[in-house]
Amino acid sequence: MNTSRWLSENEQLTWLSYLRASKLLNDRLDNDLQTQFHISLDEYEVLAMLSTETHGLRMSSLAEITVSPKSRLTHCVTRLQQQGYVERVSCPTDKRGTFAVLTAKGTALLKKAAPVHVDGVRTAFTDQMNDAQRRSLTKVMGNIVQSAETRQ
Amino acid sequence: MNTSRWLSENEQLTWLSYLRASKLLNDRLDNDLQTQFHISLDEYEVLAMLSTETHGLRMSSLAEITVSPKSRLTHCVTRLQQQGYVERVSCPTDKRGTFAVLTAKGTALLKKAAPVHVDGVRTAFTDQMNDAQRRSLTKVMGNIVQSAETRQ
DNA sequence: ACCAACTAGTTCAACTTTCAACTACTTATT
DNA sequence: AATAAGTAGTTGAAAGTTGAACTAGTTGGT
Repeated sequence: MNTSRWLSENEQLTWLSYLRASKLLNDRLDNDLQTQFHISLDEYEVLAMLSTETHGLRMSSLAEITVSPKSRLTHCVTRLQQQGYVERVSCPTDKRGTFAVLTAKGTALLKKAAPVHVDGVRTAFTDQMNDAQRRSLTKVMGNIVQSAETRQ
Repeated sequence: MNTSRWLSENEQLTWLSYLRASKLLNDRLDNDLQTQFHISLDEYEVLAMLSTETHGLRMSSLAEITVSPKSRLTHCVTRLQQQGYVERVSCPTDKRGTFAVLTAKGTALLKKAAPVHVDGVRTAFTDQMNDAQRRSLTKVMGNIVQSAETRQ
């Protein structure tokens, strides 16, 4: 495993640019939501995922989708629940299971927060590339996801 | 600001792929270092940055380079110092200033950890794109950094 | 030389994350 | 039908992060 192929100067530049960009991007989007709506980007992502599912999502699915360890998701959903944005509904067919479901209040928050968030993604991310670059990025990020998930 | 230009399905796919990839990538690289060397990716980055500077770096420069709020960096350097990887040296020309400097023990750790880390970056990141894609990614990430830093 | 405004870095307390231990339920095996 | 192994989710305590308040030193204007 330790064949230690080093990175070329160009490869290093790519990695460092990516690393810096990803931190700045995350900070910016998190700040936008935090200051305007008092929720974190992670919490927003949970709400956004739930918004497409009428009956909510299982905690385990949410954890998988958002790439969070389950205990983090538990705490996150608990916070959202305490603020009234989400409800827990126990699964009728599997008594171990719990669904997180968006409440009316959660839907209302999302309706306000989504345009701000989308505008942030547009400005800070999508607008920074042309169409060919966007397609290339999609392919590369897909490869990275696949490779990480199959641990090849 | 709320012109609310929505994202197209393709743009959404790009964003979601990026988001997932960045989380998986971070988790993987962090885990590698955590399990094998008991340091986090953030701590590694600090050590790596210090390794290129014989006289160390000012806390404020380190915070800027690693995109951390200053209090996080303070805690991070304190942890590294407690483990003996880093020393604090007060700046002679500006008595407010503090340099963080790599110790011999820190250099030794880095010598062991770097190949593992680089191998992770290679496998999970660099190997997932060809040369044209890499150049495109560098450009795009550069744009994102610039845009975020100028808050245009 | 003085004082206000600024900068560097740390500290503190509240909050978030982590991982292992735990409860409760389900599935497979015999 | 009993039991072992596996899965879903929560809990709890330790560790890490945050931003505001703080200390100490520097700079610029008068």
